[in-house]
Amino acid sequence: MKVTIKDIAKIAGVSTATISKVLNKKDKDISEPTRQKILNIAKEYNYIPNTMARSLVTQKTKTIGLIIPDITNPFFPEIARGAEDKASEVGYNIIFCNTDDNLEKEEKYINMLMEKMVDGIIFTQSAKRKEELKNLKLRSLPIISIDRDMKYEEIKGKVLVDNFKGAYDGVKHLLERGSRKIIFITGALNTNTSIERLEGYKKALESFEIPFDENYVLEGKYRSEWGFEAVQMLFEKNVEFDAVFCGNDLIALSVMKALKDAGKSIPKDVKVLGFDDIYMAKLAEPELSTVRQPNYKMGYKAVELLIDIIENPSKKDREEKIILETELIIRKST
Amino acid sequence: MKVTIKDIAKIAGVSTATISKVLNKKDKDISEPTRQKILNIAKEYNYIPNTMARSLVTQKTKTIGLIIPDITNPFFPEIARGAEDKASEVGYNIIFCNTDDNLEKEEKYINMLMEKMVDGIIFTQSAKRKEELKNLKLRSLPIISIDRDMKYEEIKGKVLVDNFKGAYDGVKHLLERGSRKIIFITGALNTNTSIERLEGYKKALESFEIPFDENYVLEGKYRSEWGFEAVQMLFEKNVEFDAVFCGNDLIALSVMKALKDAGKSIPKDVKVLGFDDIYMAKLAEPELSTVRQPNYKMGYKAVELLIDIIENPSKKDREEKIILETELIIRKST
DNA sequence: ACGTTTTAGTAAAACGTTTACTTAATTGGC
DNA sequence: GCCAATTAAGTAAACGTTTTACTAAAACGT
Repeated sequence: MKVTIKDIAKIAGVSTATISKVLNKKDKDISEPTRQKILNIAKEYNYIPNTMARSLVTQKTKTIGLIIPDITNPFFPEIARGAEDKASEVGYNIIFCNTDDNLEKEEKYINMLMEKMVDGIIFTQSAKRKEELKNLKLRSLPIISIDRDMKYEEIKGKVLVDNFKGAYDGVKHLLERGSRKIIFITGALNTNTSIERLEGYKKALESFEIPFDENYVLEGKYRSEWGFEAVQMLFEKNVEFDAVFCGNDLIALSVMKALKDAGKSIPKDVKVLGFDDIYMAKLAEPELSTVRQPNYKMGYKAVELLIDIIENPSKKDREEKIILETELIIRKST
Repeated sequence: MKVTIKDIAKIAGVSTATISKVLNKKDKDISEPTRQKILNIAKEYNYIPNTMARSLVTQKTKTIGLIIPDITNPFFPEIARGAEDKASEVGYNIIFCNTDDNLEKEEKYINMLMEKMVDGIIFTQSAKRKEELKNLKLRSLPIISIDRDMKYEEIKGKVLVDNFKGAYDGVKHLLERGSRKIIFITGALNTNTSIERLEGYKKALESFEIPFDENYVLEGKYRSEWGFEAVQMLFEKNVEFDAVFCGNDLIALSVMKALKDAGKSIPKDVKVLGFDDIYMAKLAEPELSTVRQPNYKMGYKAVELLIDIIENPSKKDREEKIILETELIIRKST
């Protein structure tokens, strides 16, 4: 038995316009008695506004889309949580979508979200995408890119992490602890993110006047299997090394396991440094030192920026590119 | 430049009704030429239907709410992913909400979701809730409870895990490997979930004619700190034991760490068995044996059931309580 | 008492669809 | 040729709000 604004109007003996004004606090020209009466009736009859109807006229849904590759990847839950927290703080909801880095799914979801008339989208785009998104000009929707840099014109804002500095700080820390032969086991070098980390690694070596050796860089995938394989390769090729800087914690965790299986002591024989600071990092044995990415904050800030754009579209002096700092977390593995 | 059904109608020289019929494939009484014409125009002008308008009349949003305590808890991403996969398979979207097991947030979100007119809700309710949800009768919404059992009348379906059998199988496995003094380190015993696991533990002992000793059951929280503390307590009290069955993997991981720190060899001196099979389990040292919960499947099945209820509300012979089996994963810690 | 402001509210259009009901045109049977 | 049946499409109400332009009544100043 749903009760509408019309029912309330009939009961209160006023027009629907009056109800609407009171309920939306646009009550400058409503007398206090009627205001109270309406409020009471609304409460008594458990009135729940119908957002569909409202959105149809206001053209705002107070809903935003969150498109990520995979919530199951431990990198993303914190982002999602930060995003949801900020959204619900200001009365927005989040529709979440997993693309598996698949371009077709990305476009399918963007279309779905457009049909649902979301007010904006937070988007971690696949590294595979080489061209602009199609269909995006149809309804102009603010899109914030997160984590991965994108250069397309549809993007209204970006929230990124200073990967260069993060990697630089991390590798510098290894150097300061005495390591000199530092392997870099990275995921695919097809994103700005990864490339910046590589640059940070190089820069740190440079600052210690250690020549860069490209045999020390192993490129694979951002998955734990790659950590095992990479260590395997190092042993097979008899590469000497005293530290490993990993592209992410998933790799680092399996690298540690592989090293321990091979009888190496961490950090005595080899130091291991990760990137991300996923929750398992502190449960590892030894606890993993890592470069923490401010994921929660990234999600939070992205939604903050997006909603600012949605609600103040004409504002001019906005920071459209937010770069967050990483934090070096020193535990027991370095 | 958004184009509506009216625009298409004008261009095609037919009524909006015709457009609607064609676009929704209710085209039994539409001639093939007009059908084609409309389809072409719609494509050419990049027509995107407005779901708000549609939902307003159909009273369906093709959106469902997912209410969980915290996506950051490693237990939930798989559920969320399973839910989202099934939903998008059949053209639904998911709005996700984190309650932190907070009763007020739960009700706030339920109201939000009602305003958004979601078609149904998947809900992992706080263990703290002792009374029915308020406000729920206003709009009658199908709700599926997941993971935790609930007995309230609003609940239209349940997807649960057979915790009793899971625990029973796990403990039986420990017994078969020769353990006789098996500690049970559990989280709070305030949910059916936990209680059933305790029952499974007891039953397994019974089947081996081992008397139940309540000093062997340590109740705390489902967090890793509790694992350390519990092991600490065991040592302080000089309790003899040869195996530990843990309420979840988070506890198991820290238990292993504490035992190793104390010089115990796993599984030789003490066997350790977890529950859940989180990602980290197979990266632990030694790899953790555990009772896997089918989380992805749980999310998937819950949405499947919910959508069935939404789309066939009068169907009678429906399985309203789905109980999924756990799977014993034997690795190196037992 | 009269015109002017202010106050408190209303009427109705608009948002973009879907759908039950009609209607007009065509076909076919005899 | 006429009526019934079929085919193809149109009409208009409905969904539940918000919002703009408008008005009636009250208050005010002189």
